[in-house]
Amino acid sequence: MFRLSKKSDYGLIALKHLAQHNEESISAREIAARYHIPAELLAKVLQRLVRKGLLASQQGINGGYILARDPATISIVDVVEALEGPISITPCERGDDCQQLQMCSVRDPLLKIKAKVVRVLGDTSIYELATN
Amino acid sequence: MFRLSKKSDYGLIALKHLAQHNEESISAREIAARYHIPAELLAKVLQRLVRKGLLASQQGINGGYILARDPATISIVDVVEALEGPISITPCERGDDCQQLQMCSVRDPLLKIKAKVVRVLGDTSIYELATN
DNA sequence: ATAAGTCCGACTGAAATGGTCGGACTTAGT
DNA sequence: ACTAAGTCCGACCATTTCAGTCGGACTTAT
Repeated sequence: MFRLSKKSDYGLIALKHLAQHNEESISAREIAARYHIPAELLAKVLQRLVRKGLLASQQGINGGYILARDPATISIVDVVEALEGPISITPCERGDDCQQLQMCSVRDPLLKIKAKVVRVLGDTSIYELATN
Repeated sequence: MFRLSKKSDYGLIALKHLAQHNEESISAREIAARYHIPAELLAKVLQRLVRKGLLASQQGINGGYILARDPATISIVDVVEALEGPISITPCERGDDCQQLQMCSVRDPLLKIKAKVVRVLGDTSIYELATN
């Protein structure tokens, strides 16, 4: 519950590492070895971050990944949403019509709470992760 | 991601309903019908809340559930933790030794964020849910 | 031109969740 | 005191989601 998936975990680790070694291209294999992460899985995570515009990839023999934006402008929410889709507190939010909507008596309060949580996650950037 | 399970959702709905109809015993079946929730599933949720001391159950022909504590003293965190165990942001927290601990470069920052999230969830009580 | 090394998308296995079923208990009425 | 209705309660099964794996396509330095 409320546990972020390993995909997000791995993504944050990689982004932090890239932020600390900025301006140089680092391969997925290298990061994976450094943190004992399955290489192919990390590659899949990173390629998804590329598609979402957070990373840039360089193919070829000395290729790798590099940050596409200033780490100070990348928040944890950005990473999580890129890897797992929009974050939703309530099950109802996902297009399901909520099984007769079950009167949704708790929907509105939970949406407010979600907003607060998102704000908390948005307050921390990759830059802060890398320097603190 | 960050989605609370239906168990928690149902639990919150039921507690809110019980808080709004305080001092009277209400059966799981009745609440389930009111909000279109599978009756047996809701019963399982409620019985778990009983075991955790949030509700009191009354068996017999006119039995049902009733709040065991002042709704103002029950926060959303209490409900969620009662139904899904301690909330953990990082996968590492759960006793697993984190696969060589993967240097856990993001562990500490995430723990701080978790604390903030818990505070947000703890700020809202069932009483507020029922009155607002 | 070749080959090493990388990124990339699709497939498989495992865990957690949602949901269901039958049993045990308690209580009101006769 | 007995009966029967109605409730709580714990164990079981199906489904979805997630973690992880494998093979292919591309790019680049030699």
